[in-house]
Amino acid sequence: MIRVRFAPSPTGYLHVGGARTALFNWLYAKKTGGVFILRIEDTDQERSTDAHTKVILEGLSWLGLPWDEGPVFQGEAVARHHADAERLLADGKAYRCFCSKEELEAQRKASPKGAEAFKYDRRCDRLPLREVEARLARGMPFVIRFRMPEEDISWDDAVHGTISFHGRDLDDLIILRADGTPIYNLAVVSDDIAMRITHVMRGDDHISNTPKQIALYRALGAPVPRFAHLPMILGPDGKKLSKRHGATAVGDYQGLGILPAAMRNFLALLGWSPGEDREILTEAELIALFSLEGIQKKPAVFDNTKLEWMNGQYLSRVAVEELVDPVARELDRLGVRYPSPAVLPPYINAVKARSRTLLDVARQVAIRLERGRAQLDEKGEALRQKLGDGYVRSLELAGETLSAIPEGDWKSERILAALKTTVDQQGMKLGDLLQPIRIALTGSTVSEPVNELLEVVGKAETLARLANARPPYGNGP
RNA sequence: GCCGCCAUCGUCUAGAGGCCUAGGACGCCACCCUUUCAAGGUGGAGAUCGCGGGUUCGAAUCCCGCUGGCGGUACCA
Repeated sequence: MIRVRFAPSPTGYLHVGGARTALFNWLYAKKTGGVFILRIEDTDQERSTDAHTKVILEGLSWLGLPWDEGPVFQGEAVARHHADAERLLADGKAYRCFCSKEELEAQRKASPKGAEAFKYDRRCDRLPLREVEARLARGMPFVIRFRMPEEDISWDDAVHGTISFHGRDLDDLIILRADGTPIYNLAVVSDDIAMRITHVMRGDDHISNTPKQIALYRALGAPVPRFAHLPMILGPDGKKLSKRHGATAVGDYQGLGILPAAMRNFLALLGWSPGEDREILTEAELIALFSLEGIQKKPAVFDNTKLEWMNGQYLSRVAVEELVDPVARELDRLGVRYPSPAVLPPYINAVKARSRTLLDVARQVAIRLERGRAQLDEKGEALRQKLGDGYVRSLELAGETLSAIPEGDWKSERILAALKTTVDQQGMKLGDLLQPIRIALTGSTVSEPVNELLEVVGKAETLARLANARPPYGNGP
């Protein structure tokens, strides 16, 4: 039985890199009929917070990555971490180190090869037993260090192939702090053994931890799991994705109006490819096609534009009903008033195919719902300027034409017919009349067909906006 | 510095010796569709496959070297 885990530390929000790691683990578990476990690595008490844990859990839920076991908190297993360290000590595979942080710092500075190349010289490992006992009796604080084996360590990484390190390059790592709490590398190994994890899928940045952990597995007499090191996700500048690149937390994308399914699809394609030229994949397809072999070695740049394109694809395919609640939430956030969510579907239908995010949808729905004059966007303003007097004339013409339509006949076909008639009489092109109406009503050069727009907005409001859009706002004196 | 990882259009990628005068997608441009805008369709620009050596009849694909980028080098995770 394959058992995988996602093990974030609650020292920050759930970032897209972490989300991608979670997704791959989840996909692999689903694919193989295995178990996906969530473990919160909170051994760094200084930086871990419950608030972060909550955000991570919510992020995974939003993304649609339910875990089969957990969340288990690493902090609750310190007794076992401690016991494992003691066992290593008893087996002579680890030793007590009495060097304080300050002494270590001094040793580092005094290192002939420079602080950068410093490697602990094992001086405490050479302490006579009598001296160790004396220090213990005095209550001198100590950490437990793992004695790193000298031999080379290598493993067959599922994405990189064989990776090997020389044991002699590795330092004797501290596994238990002076206060008795475990250090990451011990805690991870101890937990992965206890949880019977078979496959460890995590970021590339852990490659250099892997030989240390393998040494720990061996010392603890446990089978070594299979490792798969996933490539990093980079910002547009080629540097590791971080806050300064803007939105990087999963919650940010939720706030931007990205659909979970689109996010999941996009993330799946960052560093993995199904091998054919497939892009839009359902959850079932993702699971069916997923494989460790398809994972990329090189890091990937996170492209917001493509994410938005993909979200647009999902938006135009998804049923309106599924959009009502999310759009209602966005409208509430924007402070837009509407009678009830039940009135929303026609508005959403009118704009969803033209939108890239839920926020776009909400904004456009808002324009159709709200009374008054629309704020022109950049393109709308540019067009109005270009049209000059023609803009005002068109709006007047439109106003006259439309006011002649009886309230009961206010249907898109009837509206179009009336508009066409006017255009023919005036010898204009239809676009000359429609585009001004569009920007007067929506402020934008992009909308559903104008006649449909008018039907949705309603006769009274249409006429009001047409009137509102005329001078004194014109560019004349 | 030392250790390790990586290297195909601007970006995401296909490619596991001949199918590659390198394919798809995003973005960009043009055209078509459309009463207008998106969406959609068609086409275009865009990669001397980081560089240099090998191996081979033949290399983006295998080997070596170089360069560049990234990661690690904590009583952080």
